[in-house]
Amino acid sequence: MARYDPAAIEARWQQEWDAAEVFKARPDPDRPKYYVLEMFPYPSGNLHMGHVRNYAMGDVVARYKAAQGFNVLHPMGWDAFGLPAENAAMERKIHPGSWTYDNIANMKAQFRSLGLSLDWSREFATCDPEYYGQQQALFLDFLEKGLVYRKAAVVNWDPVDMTVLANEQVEDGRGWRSGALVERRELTQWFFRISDFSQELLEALDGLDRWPDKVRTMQANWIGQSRGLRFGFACETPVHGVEAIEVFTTRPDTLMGASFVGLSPDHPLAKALEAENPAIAAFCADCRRTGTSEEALEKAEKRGMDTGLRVRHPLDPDWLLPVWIANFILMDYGTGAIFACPAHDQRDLDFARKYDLPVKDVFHSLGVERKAEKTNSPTPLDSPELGSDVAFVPPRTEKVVYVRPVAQAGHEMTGEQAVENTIYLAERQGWGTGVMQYRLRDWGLSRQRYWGCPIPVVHCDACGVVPEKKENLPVKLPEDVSFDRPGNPLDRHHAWRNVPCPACGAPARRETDTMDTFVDSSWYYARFTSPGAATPTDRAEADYWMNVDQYIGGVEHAILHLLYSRFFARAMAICGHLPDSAAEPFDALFTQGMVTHEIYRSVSQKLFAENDGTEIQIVHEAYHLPKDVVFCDVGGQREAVLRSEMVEDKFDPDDEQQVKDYLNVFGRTEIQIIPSAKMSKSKKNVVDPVGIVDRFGADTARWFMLSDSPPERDVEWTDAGAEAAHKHLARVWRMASELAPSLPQAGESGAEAAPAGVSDPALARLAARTIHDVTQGIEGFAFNTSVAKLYAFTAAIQKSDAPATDRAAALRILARLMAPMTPHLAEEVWRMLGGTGLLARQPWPEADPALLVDDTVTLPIQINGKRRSELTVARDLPKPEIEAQVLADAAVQKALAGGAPKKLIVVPGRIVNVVV
RNA sequence: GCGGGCGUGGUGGAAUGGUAGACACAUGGCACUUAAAAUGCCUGGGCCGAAAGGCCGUGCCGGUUCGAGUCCGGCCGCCCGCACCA
Repeated sequence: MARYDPAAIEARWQQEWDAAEVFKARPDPDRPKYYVLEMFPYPSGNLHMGHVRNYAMGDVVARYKAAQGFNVLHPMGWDAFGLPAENAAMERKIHPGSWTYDNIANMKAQFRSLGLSLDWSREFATCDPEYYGQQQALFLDFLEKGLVYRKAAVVNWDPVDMTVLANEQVEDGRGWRSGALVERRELTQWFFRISDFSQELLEALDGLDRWPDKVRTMQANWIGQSRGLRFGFACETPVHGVEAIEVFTTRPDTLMGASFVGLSPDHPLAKALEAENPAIAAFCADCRRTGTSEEALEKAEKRGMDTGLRVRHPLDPDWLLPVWIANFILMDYGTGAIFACPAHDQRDLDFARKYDLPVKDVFHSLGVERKAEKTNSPTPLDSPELGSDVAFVPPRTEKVVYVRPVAQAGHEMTGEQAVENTIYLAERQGWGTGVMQYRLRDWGLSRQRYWGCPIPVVHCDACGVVPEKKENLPVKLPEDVSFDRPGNPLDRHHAWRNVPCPACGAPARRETDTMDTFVDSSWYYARFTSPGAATPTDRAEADYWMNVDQYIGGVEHAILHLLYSRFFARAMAICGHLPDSAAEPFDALFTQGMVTHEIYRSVSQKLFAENDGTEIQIVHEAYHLPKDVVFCDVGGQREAVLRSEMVEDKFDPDDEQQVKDYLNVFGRTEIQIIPSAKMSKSKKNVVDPVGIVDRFGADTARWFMLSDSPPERDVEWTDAGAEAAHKHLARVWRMASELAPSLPQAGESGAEAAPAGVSDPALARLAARTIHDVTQGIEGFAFNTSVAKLYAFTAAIQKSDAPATDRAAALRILARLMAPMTPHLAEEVWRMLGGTGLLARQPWPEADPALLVDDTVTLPIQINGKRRSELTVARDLPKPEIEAQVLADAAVQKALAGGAPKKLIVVPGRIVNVVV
């Protein structure tokens, strides 16, 4: 008897699809287009399960939309620039380019085995000169439109390796290779003017109604619009020509509770003071030893130093406030200077307590104020001013009593109102301006690295910064570089670096910085519409294919990648490379969860006595590959044993009984099973898709990745689950192959064999219901529920005693519904059961609406909210008649005990609740 | 630290504010088989009960509602992001 043989089936159908060019996308004005895009992968060398899940989901959408008659564009490429290639080059002495292209070849072969409906003719890698050359053209266009500029910015500097470090290369303030303390260093770098678009990027989020709310919220918070007041604290005596310190505050209403003025260590005034005061210089230098990441700054211990300067309160010239430099004040936000009101800001309060600075309440809560009146106490007992270490920070919409207001005393109002009043007052009195401030900073794109897109400008002593001529693009990366010395190889490659100035022809130097890899991924979706164009895009193609109708990827890209792409689409539209209608490039977004796997960890602790007699403890953690472990149930508890240990003790790990015996003899093992952990090589819990495809076939891997867990949530890879998926697919195949011989052969009784519908009433109803539910599941990105319905349908077909032709018709519907998920098996079943042509070209089945409605409904009857009985009635029975029947129900009668119900709630078609 | 999300049986999960646990895994039982594999069928939250049935139950505490896994407030735990990882 033949068996389900995925290896043969999958290879055959992949060839047929290729030969027929089923997935090649061509513009067709007569058909609606649909552009499905999954975030392209970094070519690390191997596909992992996260990829399989991501691309399986995209493939469901692509194949489903194609079946619905859309002209589908479903491309794939490689996000191929970046640090790992340079790390590999350093470690293995190979060129980043050859490492990358080898990885791409490897991964592409793995991709192809999955049978995804991709148009490979559009493939490109961002490290292809054809791609990054067009990116350089974009850069020059942006430069011309004023969307790029240069300014100084800080980087992490490793003083030993003499190189700039990425944030991830900084561990606890030290360089990951050298271990040296990292310093902050200022360099002149290129920036995109994304902050000019802050308001627009924020407002346009409202229109992205097919994006997850969480992503829109995260982006809105990231852009961080806040209304506040900008004003100056006049210096008691001007220092270094500075007459006043400009601050920005979102809480001007707390001005009368001001305690001190704080400066960022990177503030110009702080720098000026540094030059003359060694103590300040030492303090600032110390602050600069933290990494540049916001996280590092926020987590660092809050520290400050009094500069000795004094400034005047804007509303009371006699009130002098001290000026401090504090490490938690960011130069990038607002003016790099703040005033602190400790009573109503926890961080300020902590700081004030630490350095013994004054704390004055500005407002109290209504309740506390009233309680204070009652107890005859002048101020509430538990306020920061009276010593509490908890700042009073009510929601801005809550009414409070102002005890130190900027304008009138004792007013009850919300923080919001008070802020607006203060801004109004400040503007009228001329000491401050109300402004809209954004947290979003300009996007620094310069990277001091080799493996990235060269920034196409030349530095000339006479002409300054000169853009490279477009006809000279691409500015290609030189091939002959080495990574045996620290620093950027482009810097020391004189032949590449020394070029004539494009403007005057005098000897000049190329820019040696390359672009952030986020630039590469900010417009690849546009390039896919015309990957061979001699300009960044071909407008006719872009106009036809844009926007991306469905974008799919991980939540980890919720902010940066997606925000940068939104900026790029706008910038490209300004330069004419995209239509204005593509300013929001992704109509719908879906963020899928991770694939996780158990970790098997053993921890051994050993005590050693050193020579001098002191004992030290060594804790040794080891992780074990799934294949090195066997499992056994011990009293309902799943236990893991190392195979090697069993073998050592002369037990056979492949014999279930011996595993039990072993556990009985040796008791519990040291191996901990940690579930649902993110896959990582160091934890040895990575499942290799190649092995799974070899063992079970691509359809099984795809089916399992789509079943069980909701797509937006993490899914745990388990062998048992994969085996179950495989068993199910084998069952479908077996049902089809057993049924096939009993069907009239094509040509025998006409070509009628295939199209015949399901005539068995029960099976026909279920088929219609399944079509409806599976379609709903796919539309709503609930593939796991679609899969559940398909399981149920399969079981029903198997149990059905309807004639073979009916069951075959039902199976053909099953195949069509499974086609987006398990395309190879679906084609095979379709062909076995007399389907004509490629299933990949068949339209999506439609449910007969008449079969979807039932004549009767069963209503659960609740008594006081608990289900006690049920009632089956005609679907459209009027409410009064339902009520009558409910009251006649035995359980209801019993509960009422002769009385009348307090309330009777009838939700037609849903439920009945009797309140007694 | 800040921002966002998630939390339901032994496990993954299902459930427009309306019968909590669909579907699947694991477990246990049965059938087929010389045996095994494969396959099929049944069971499947906890407690009490012979059963009928009852009580409890969606991380914890409280609230809104005829009715809360779902909505609101407060906690706890885990995950993601924090601008030079991609």
